[in-house]
Amino acid sequence: MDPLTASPDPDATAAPLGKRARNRLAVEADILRVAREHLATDGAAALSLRAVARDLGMVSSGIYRYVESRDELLTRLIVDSYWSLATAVRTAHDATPVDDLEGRWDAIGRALRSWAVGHPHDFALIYGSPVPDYEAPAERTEEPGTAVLVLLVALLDDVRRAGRLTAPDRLGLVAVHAEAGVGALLEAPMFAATELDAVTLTQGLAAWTLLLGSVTSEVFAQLGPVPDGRALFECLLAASRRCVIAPAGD
Amino acid sequence: MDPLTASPDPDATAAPLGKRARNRLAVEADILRVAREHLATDGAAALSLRAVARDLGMVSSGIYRYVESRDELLTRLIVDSYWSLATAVRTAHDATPVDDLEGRWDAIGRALRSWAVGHPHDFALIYGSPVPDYEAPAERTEEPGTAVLVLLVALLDDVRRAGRLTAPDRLGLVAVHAEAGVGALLEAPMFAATELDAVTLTQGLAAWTLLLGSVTSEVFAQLGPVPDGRALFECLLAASRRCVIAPAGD
DNA sequence: AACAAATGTGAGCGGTGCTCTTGCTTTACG
DNA sequence: CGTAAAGCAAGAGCACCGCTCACATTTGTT
Repeated sequence: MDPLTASPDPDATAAPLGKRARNRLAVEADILRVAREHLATDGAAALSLRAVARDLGMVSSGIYRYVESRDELLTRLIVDSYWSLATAVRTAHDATPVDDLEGRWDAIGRALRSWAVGHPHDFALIYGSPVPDYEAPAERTEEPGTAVLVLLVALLDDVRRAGRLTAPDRLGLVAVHAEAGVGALLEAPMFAATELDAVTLTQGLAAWTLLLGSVTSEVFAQLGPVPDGRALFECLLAASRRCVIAPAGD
Repeated sequence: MDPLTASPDPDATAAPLGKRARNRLAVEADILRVAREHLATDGAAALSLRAVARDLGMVSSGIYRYVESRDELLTRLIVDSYWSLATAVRTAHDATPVDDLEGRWDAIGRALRSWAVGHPHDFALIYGSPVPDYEAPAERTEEPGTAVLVLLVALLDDVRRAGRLTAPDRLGLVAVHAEAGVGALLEAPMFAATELDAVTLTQGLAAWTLLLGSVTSEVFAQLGPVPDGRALFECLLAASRRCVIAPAGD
C-alpha cells in the first residue's frame, strides 16, 4: 500500500513533541493506514471503526480517542484521496513542457485515469455518489478538491493566450446560456489571474465533464465489459481535448 | 410518490389467483413502495429491511418471506429505476418527429436530466458508484439497463443514414484506437440492424459520456454550487449533440 | 510526590442483516 | 370432506455496527 498521503504540512512546528504527542500521531497514522486498506479492499460503505480498531489490537471504544466518529474518518480519507489525486495529476502535468498544450491536457487526463483505475474506491469516495447523511465539511475539502480544477483553469487560460481555443460554435455553445450557467462563477478567486469568459469556461467544463465521465464510466463499468478500456479512453481523451484545444494547423 | 414502475408485464397470466397469491402480490408491492420511499428520503445505503418491515407493521423476520435479502430488494429497486428512466426517456423521444435528429437527441438528454434531478437517489442507484459487495445480476438488469442505449444507437444510425454525422476527425478520433476500444462490441445483437462502425460508435459513446457526465455532475454536485444548472446543462447538451450530429448546413 | 490530563477497558444501548424454531392458517388433493 | 402440505406470523437469537459512559490505568508536569 503506497502512502497515498501527500498533504502539504503548513505548520511544521518545531515543538519538542513529547512522547505522548508522538505516540498519538503514530496511532492516528496507523488508523488512517488500516482504514485505507479496508477502503481499498471492501469499499467505503463497509468501512467499520470496530474493524479498524480490531486490526490495531485495541478495544472498539478506544478508537474514539483518536477519531471523533466514522464520518470524521471518512472526511480524513476523502481529504487524503483528494491530495493523492491532485499530486499525481500535478506531477504528470508538470513533467510536460508548458508550451505543449495538448500534451499537458493529455498528461492530466491520463494521470487522472491511471490514478482512478489504481484506486477505484478512493475515486468513488470523491467522484462517486455522495454518502447519504454525510456531507464532507467544505472547509476541509475545498482546497484539495479544487486543486485539479485550478490546474485545468490555468491550462485553459494558456490555451486562450496562445490563441488555440476551439471555436465555441463548434460545440454549439450559446453565449447567453453560458453566461447564465457559469458567469457568476468567474468571480471566484480561482479565476482572478485569468482572463476567461463564460463561454470559454463552459468549453473547459465540457471537456472536463467528458474527461471525468470517461473515467467514471470505466471505473464504475457503466458500459459493461469493454474490449479495451485504455483504447476507448484514448479516444474520449482526444474528444475532450478537442473541446478546448484546436488542432495545431488551424 | 409516483408509481415509478412501468416494467412491461410479459406474462399476463389469467390464472384465478387465489386469496393467498393476491395477498402476496399486494405485500410485495407494499414492500417495494415503502422501500422506494425510504430510498427517496434516505438513499440506498440507509435502506433497511427492518425499517421497511416496521413501516408495514410486520415483524422484522417476516419480510424475509417476501424478499430474499437486502440485495434482492436492491436489485428490484434497480430494475424498477431502469424501467422508470427508460420509459421517461422513450416517451420524450417518441414525442419528437423522427426526422428531427437534433430534437431527438435533445429530447433524450433533457428527459434524462429531468428524471435524474427528480429521482436523485434512483439515479445514484443506477449510475452512481456501485454498492460494495453487491453486483446486480446481469440477467435482470441487462434489458432495462440497455434500453436507453438502444434508443441512442438507433438515433446514431439514423444520423449516419441521413449523412449528418459529425466528421470523426473533429473529435480527434483515431480509427485504430476506436477499433481496438469498441470494435468487438459491434457484434452485440443491439447493433444487428445497424450499419455502424467502430469510429461512429465511439463518437456516440463520447456524446453519451458527455451527456451522462453532465447529469452526474449536476445531481452529485461535483462542481459545487452552480449558478444555473439548467443553463449549464443546455450548453453541455449542445456540446454532446455536436459530437454526433453536424450542424444542418454542412 | 501529587495532581491532572491523556489513555485504555469493558459494559451497554439501540440499530442492522439474517436464521431458526414454534405454532397457526390457508390451500390443494385424495 | 378430511387430511396433508404449503404458506405465514411471531419471537428468540447470532454476529455485527456506531457510539456513550463509568471506571481504572498510565503518563507528563508542577
